[in-house]
Amino acid sequence: MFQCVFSSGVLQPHSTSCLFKHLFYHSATPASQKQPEPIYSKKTEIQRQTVRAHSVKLFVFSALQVARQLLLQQQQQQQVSGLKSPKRNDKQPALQVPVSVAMMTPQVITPQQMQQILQQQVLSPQQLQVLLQQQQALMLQQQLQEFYKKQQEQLQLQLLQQQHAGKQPKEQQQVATQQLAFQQQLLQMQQLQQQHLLSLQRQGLLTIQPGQPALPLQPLAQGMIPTELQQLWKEVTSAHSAEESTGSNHSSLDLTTTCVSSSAPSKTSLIMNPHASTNGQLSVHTPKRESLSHEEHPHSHPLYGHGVCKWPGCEAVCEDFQSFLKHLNSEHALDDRSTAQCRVQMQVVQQLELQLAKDKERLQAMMTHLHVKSTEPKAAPQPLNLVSSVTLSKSASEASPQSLPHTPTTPTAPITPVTQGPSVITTTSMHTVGPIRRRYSDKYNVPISSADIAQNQEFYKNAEVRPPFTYASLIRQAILESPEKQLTLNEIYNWFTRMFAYFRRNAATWKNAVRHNLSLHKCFVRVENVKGAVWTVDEVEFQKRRPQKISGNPSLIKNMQSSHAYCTPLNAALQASMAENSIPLYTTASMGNPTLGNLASAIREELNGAMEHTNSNESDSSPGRSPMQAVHPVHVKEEPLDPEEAEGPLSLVTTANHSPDFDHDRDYEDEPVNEDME
DNA sequence: AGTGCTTTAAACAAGT
DNA sequence: CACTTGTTTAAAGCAC
Repeated sequence: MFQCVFSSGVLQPHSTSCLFKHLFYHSATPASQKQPEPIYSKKTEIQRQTVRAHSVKLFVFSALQVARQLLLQQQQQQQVSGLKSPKRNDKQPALQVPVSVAMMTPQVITPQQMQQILQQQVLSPQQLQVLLQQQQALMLQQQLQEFYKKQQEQLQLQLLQQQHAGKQPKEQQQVATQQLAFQQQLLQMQQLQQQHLLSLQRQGLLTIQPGQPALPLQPLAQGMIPTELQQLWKEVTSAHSAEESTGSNHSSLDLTTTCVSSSAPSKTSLIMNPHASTNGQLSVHTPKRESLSHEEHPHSHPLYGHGVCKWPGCEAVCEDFQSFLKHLNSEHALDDRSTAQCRVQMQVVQQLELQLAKDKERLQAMMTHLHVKSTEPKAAPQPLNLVSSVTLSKSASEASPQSLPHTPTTPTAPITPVTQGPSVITTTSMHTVGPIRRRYSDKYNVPISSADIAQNQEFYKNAEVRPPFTYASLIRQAILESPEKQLTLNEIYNWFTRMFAYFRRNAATWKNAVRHNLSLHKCFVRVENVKGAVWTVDEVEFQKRRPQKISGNPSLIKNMQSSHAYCTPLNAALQASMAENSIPLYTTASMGNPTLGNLASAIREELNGAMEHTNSNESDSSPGRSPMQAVHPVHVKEEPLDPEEAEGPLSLVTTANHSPDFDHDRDYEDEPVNEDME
């Protein structure tokens, strides 16, 4: 049912990190547009990093856009007096807070370019992390600049109010001086904010998660239609906008902004310039638009509700709106205290913004997960199939137009139900894939962990992206996933096509490669069976292959090894957590959800502890074990992945700790391979 | 530079 | 005869 593109000119470019793959999941180009042999073509590092930087930017941008609504609401609480001022001045340009030009001129590339680079292999997690942080900081600062602009305008309006109150022309100069001082104050606030951001970055708090959590944002930006975005947005923001009368207005507008920005290189310019004429909806963020919205509701004010002033820390009772305005102008005029409170509020907004972005990622990850399941034709027999009740966008399936051709002619169509125990999730079935293709990863020192694959299994199932694993690793994985640790050649074929959309093409090529690998590698042992021959894996031989060099950050090595192919017996949850843990800098653990970091640490400890007991735990309890295991027992030895750096307990070797959860693979093993795609 | 790994291609044989 | 399965050789690219 799947096709492979291993050979000839239709070679699908190799995937880069899973994060980026998911970013462009929905924009996968058809095979006809694939560029010839990009896998081995060496692009300059500069080009790679440049484009990936923008991929990250797009990613971060999506999160920030999602957070905008909350930010706006918080802003409105800070717009104390300016909004109601009957007089608006036109002298604002003179008072503009200068912003860094460098921050506002990010490079721009096309989505095609981004995808092209994405399909190249790879940036090390360290590099990705640096880029992520850089780009996130960039986007955050852009948001901040926009925010400060508004804040500045509002404060200017405050000034004008005061200026208007004391009308003596003689005081004009004094007010001007005051404005200058206030401008300086704004600058100072901006600097404080940026310092805060940098501080957060240094602490690793302003990072985002790789892998699965990161994926969802791309569909948000590219794969969903505006209505879906709106619906999603409403769900997310409904709690926050309950008391916001203008919430729906902002909602739709922000969503529009998101869509525009996600699909056009000009997104940054739009963001940087809220007054941009290219999209009038962006003007929602201008003071004019906001003031209009309030004029439509003359007695609604973000700082006034239920007869109480909602200025932070105030709660003064105001019998009516007029008294509230009076109170506002008297008690919350422009002074040091109000400025400080405003500053604090901005901090709050910042935190909420980040938290929202994070929660948004999580939500999208959940939605993406459920959605992919829903579009997976094979989902029915899978356990824990939650999709039946969840209907989301169809963007995921569109990533692979020729996805998973059904095989109605198959007499043994997927009927076998999951037989043993409650399953985790399908990601478990990929957690021991094996070494990745070094040529794409060693260059950047840190290979893509099998946990990455696990998290992106659905991605590979639907997107025609070549998995970054060798044939040998994949064959081994297929065999080990089988209940009896043995597969016929045809079953191996089916596993390939089932698990990877990439192998829906050029079956002759990759099947030949599979056969070649089976014969070539001593780790694959052919065993005569009653009904023919099956292939098994000799783990000792498999481990004898030249170990993969894992260099770079020593702190990553342990985790990399833990999540690496040689460390099979981890459950899916652990694997998924390891993905985060493998690249700790990616996590947002401390940002409003400290339990994540603790969880990661706990998992790490648990993993290490499990490792230490592995030698005595070699005999797994797989119920589906076959007599073949006696012929080819599972081997456990202490051969490090990397003799130079591997540590004893961590170097445990794959065991046949095969989870019964994998049994659903058997559902399709008798399925004939549909190769009509060739 | 040598070596090993991997991929791809191809030829060939044996069995179905 | 066509197809599948399995083996083997060769070449090329890449990484160590």
